[in-house]
Amino acid sequence: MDESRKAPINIYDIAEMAKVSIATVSRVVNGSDKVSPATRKKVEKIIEEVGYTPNAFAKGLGLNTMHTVGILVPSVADAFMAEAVYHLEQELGKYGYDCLLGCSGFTLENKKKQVEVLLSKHVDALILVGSTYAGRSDDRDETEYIREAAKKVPVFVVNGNVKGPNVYVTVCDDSAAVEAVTARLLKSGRKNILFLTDSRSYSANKKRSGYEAAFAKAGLPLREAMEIFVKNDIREVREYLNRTRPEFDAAVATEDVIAIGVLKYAADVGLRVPEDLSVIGYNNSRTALACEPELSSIDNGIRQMCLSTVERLMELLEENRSGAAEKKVVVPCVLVERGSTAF
Amino acid sequence: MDESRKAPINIYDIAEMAKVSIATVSRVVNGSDKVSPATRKKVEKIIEEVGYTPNAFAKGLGLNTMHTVGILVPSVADAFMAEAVYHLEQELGKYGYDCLLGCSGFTLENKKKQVEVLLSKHVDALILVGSTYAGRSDDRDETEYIREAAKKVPVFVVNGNVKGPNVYVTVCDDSAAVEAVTARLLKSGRKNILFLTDSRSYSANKKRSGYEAAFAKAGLPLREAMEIFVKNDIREVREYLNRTRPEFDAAVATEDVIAIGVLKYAADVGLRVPEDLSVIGYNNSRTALACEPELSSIDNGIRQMCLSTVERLMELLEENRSGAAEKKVVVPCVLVERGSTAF
DNA sequence: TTACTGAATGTAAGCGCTTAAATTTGTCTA
DNA sequence: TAGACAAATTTAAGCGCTTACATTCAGTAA
Repeated sequence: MDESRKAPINIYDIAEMAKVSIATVSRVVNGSDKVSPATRKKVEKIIEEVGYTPNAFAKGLGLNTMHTVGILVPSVADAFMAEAVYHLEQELGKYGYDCLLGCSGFTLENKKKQVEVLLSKHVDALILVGSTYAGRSDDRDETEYIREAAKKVPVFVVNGNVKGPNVYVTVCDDSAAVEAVTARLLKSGRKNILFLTDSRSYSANKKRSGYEAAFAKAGLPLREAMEIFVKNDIREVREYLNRTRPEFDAAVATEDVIAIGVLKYAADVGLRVPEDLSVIGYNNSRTALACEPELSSIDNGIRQMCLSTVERLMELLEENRSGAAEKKVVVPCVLVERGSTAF
Repeated sequence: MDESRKAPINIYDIAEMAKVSIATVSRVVNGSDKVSPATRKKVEKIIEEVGYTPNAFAKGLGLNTMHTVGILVPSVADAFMAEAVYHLEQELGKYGYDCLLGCSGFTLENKKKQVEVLLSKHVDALILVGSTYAGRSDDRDETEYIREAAKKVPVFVVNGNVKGPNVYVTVCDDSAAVEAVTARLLKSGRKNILFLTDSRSYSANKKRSGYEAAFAKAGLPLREAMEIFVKNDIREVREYLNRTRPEFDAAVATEDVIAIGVLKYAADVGLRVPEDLSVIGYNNSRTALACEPELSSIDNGIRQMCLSTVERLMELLEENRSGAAEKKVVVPCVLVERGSTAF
């Protein structure tokens, strides 16, 4: 029993021990109904005894699927993406699918490479998380490789924007959420609303467009230098603000961490939150509860995005009728109000 | 070109187009040196043109490896584990290995099941993250299934404690770190040091033993009710303390989030941090920078643990000499001092 | 009894790749 | 120019499984 490591038991071994054919063993393993109860029991007993596990490669070769989907994220160290991976894994597991995880980093080259890697493992589908997988407004189109991958397997993009055959997207209504929030701030008398962001990704652009729309609809002009680019880092934001000292009475950030940087700055210069300054973050991450005061944050519905993604993926894979799943689903974002805002 | 989805090109197709045998194609694909440059170029050109990707199943069947290692964590939604997964993925990628991710949840049953799943995919090795994969002191032995898995592939445990053939562990020196920190607190005059934890895991036990050792070595008695069990949740900790109002002038927590709960409580009751109260967290997560004041936290060297794990794993897999890798590696933990402590 | 069913089981042909062994080709020497 | 040797290439035997098709064998109806 100690040598079992060097004894790869296969279907022939089981067949021999049970004195049946490999076909019968295969049927037992796969739960076919064309096996008599007696035979089934006999075979199952032996499988149990010797601890036989079918070889996944051979199985995959025959069926050309391993019930595995590839998940690609820029980085699981990011809270938002970690949560996405978590939900995706949970959901896929319910359907008996496993996930091959790839962290691509943020460069196009690496993303392409990782897609190749996952495809070469014959995943049944690909899920790309994060808008960095989509095009950026200020760049050339960087989504071609995604369409290329979609020629081989269905590709699902979570919170990103890609169009093409066999490409399915799930996004949240960032724009509407930011617009609503900004409108509320304006209505409550805040006029100098800072918009802080760390990227020009698809998602960030949606957020900004919501921000601008609110001003437009209120008939107010956008103050210059209202949009500030910062790194997604509490300390950097804090330093930046301490250095530049912009005048503002509200801030909408595209990441919780950025918003917390604002909170830190407020403490530095004696601005009271929320009396003098309303601050709103994004993603409703756990960190939003750690700061003082607790951060109001827009929940982008990542869970719901993931659920929808997997659900549609299964429509495709299981029912095997491509075109069955909705190409694009939009889930709503909602503001979770906490201590950092007063409208 | 649009129909390529339904045209699985295989090695025979390439061989035919290039007018060579499949063996030659195989050699080209795998970079064997036994191919003339001319032939290689010719074959590569065709592969490039038609976009051929070898079938991973077939390859796996032949080689019985897919250069994939299974990573099991209770939950990637947890910051600590997400970071572990991140580092593991990065490192494994450098060696050309990919990871199959499984989130097992926290029940023994699920963990067993997930191990089965990963094994059935014929991963080359298994990495279990988190001490919940190890035994608990107050429970029956829950590690048998790990040894069982180790009969099939090498198992690496990160931050957990399992003994057995073919099982390799990487831990951090929690005990020493907590002891050092507690000793410093005692030396600086703090006498009522609370120890807050959310579990009795292997790791939590190590931390507590360090805490107790510091008292012992200082010749001080452990106050009763000094060890408090709470949930790993800011609000719960805060509520708990507000309800019970223990008297203390320092707190050592086994998770940053717990420590932040203490910080919140301190603000509630007007305790000044760090003047009246020193607070120390664990894991040095990003959230430690979000709270006010910033949280001093013990960095458990997760990155280093992951690096060591992968390095040893590769010694085993690549050089194919089992027994070559160190069975147990201990990496040091260091306190990262921030605003929540004054010694 | 015979022919006919249908359920249970077995047979054997792949699936696409790797690789040891066999064969062909090419080069060089005597 | 044959012979010897090395390099390049092909042949063919698996790897472990699925599954269409073939076979066996009760039980049933005529």
